[in-house]
Amino acid sequence: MDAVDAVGYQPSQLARGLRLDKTNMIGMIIPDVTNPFFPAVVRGAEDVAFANGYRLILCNTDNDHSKEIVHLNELRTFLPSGLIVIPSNFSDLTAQAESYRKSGTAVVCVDRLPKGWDGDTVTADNEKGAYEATSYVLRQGHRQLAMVMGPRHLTNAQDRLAGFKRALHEKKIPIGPEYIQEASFDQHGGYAKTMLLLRMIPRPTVIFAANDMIAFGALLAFREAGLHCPEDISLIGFDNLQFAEMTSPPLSSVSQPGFQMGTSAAQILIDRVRGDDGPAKHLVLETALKIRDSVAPPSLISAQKSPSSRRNRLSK
Amino acid sequence: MDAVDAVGYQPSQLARGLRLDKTNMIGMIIPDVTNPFFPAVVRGAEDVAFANGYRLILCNTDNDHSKEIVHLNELRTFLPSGLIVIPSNFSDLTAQAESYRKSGTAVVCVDRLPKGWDGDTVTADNEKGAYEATSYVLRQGHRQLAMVMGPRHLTNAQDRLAGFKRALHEKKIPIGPEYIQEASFDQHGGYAKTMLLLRMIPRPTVIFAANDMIAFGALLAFREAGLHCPEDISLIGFDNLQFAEMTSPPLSSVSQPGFQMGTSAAQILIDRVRGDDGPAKHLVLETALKIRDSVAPPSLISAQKSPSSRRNRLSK
DNA sequence: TTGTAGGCGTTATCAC
DNA sequence: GTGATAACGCCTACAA
Repeated sequence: MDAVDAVGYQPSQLARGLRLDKTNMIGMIIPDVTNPFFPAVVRGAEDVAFANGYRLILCNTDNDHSKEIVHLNELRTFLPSGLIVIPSNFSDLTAQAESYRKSGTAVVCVDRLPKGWDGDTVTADNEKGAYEATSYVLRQGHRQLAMVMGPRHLTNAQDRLAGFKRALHEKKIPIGPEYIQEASFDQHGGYAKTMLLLRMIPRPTVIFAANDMIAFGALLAFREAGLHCPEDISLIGFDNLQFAEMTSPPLSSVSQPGFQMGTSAAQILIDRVRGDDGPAKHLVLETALKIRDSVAPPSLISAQKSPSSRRNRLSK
Repeated sequence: MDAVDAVGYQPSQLARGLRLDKTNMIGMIIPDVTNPFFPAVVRGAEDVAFANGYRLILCNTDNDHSKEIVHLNELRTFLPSGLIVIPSNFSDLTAQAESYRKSGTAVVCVDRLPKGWDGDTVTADNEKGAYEATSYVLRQGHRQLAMVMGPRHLTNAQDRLAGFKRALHEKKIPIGPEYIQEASFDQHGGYAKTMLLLRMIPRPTVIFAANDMIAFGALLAFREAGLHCPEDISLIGFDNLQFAEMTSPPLSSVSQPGFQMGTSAAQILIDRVRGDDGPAKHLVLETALKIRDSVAPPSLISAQKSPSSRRNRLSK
């Protein structure tokens, strides 16, 4: 052992993996690190992976399921201990994971679920989070709501829509289908669909954005339309990104524990690798409504009608 | 070959690496994916790595050089083709890389340089970027400047400070040392040091934040102090993060090509792996000043003195 | 308890 | 050119 230290010997993970039919690597497949929600998940996963001697191979799919398949196939040749994946749109993960599991590689799905998935999952309670946000907005007195929802085929988008509808239904508030617009989970989608909503009559008094990037786009649209938030129109988001408190006004948003989603996923994965072969786990993490300044009672609109026009120096 | 297709055979990267003394993996060591500048670099690197058949192992150091050493040592056991590293504070990379290169593993340094580094580098032209931002601010008529610089021992922070000073020197504008405050590259540091600067007499008419996170913190400090930007005080940042246009007011900032830093680093690395053994490369990428609404001529301060107090409804 | 041979999947080399 | 074989570093199983 002294000699080991003296020489600085470290076992080759390569040879080790070859012999054991399994490496200490974990494949992490996500849509895009550049999208501000995902880095937290990655970081969470890396932290517990690292603490347990595992390393992360990072793969971006751009939500393209064919790119996802390529990664899934390539990763196999590294004999990873497991895979943590945030599935792409129309993901084929369910089929692929079958063969992975057969070879003893654990797979856990995070944030959204591919069709037919029956393995381990870690998600946020999207339905409840959206329900609470919507209920809050209703308590503020809003009756003319609108939602810019995410891509219709993503389960997290579906769940947020469901929560939104449940809150409305509970209070027997009707909503026309044209007040629910579908957008990609980004600023551009939020901007475009908000522009549409702003032209509707009656104009919604509040917009629920299915994530914060959409909300940021909505804010841009408000500016361009010369509307002041929250005096003229209210807005609420989902994700509670670090930047939600930096916008003008600071954005009220449903907080989602991205970091913890990463740590939990990695923990479940590592438990599996160590022999846990119980039934599929479905961890659902709590969301929390972060109230800031982007929602005001609609009654204020008339009360503040004059002040709201006081300042239209909008950028650009 | 038909049989290969039929069976879906894929060579084991593990066995391949063992035999060839080199895998198709690239170790990417960064401070923290969660810090909004780095994901772009990671993504750029992943894109060209992937296109060339390489995979990325992602490691976060939290700017802790001892954690960096651990990663550096562990990565060795994977026989990676190369390393792309954004060095931590007080990085020991120079010494470590020596032994890596001896075993034929290329190492390229990105964004900032460790002490004594003489290998390949990819950086932004921090000095020039800062010089241009400062010159712009001076052209707007500011004479009482302040800077919240980054950590004094990081080369990119040093270079930005140098550019700032050069512009001042050129116009023979004096500046007291107390108007240059050192902060960590994050929101909290920016907030605290801006608070300090706001109490100085005379109060600076503009603050140059060494990166956008610091600038966001400064914006928070402005709010809390009841100051309106840019009417009461101007602000300029560095990085041009995606969110710079979402703040209130939209932040003027020096744009830095993070994505391209990643692609270039990966490209240089791959060239090395493929046999390029020319002298060390030092790629310096151009910055660009993005002018938005956070800088106004200081003369407006008196002109708008009354309107500036019109609205102090500050969040929180 | 301590020591050793075999094989994981490649590729490079050497013999034919 | 074609085809067999050794070796990369490790772990396990089995022998002493």
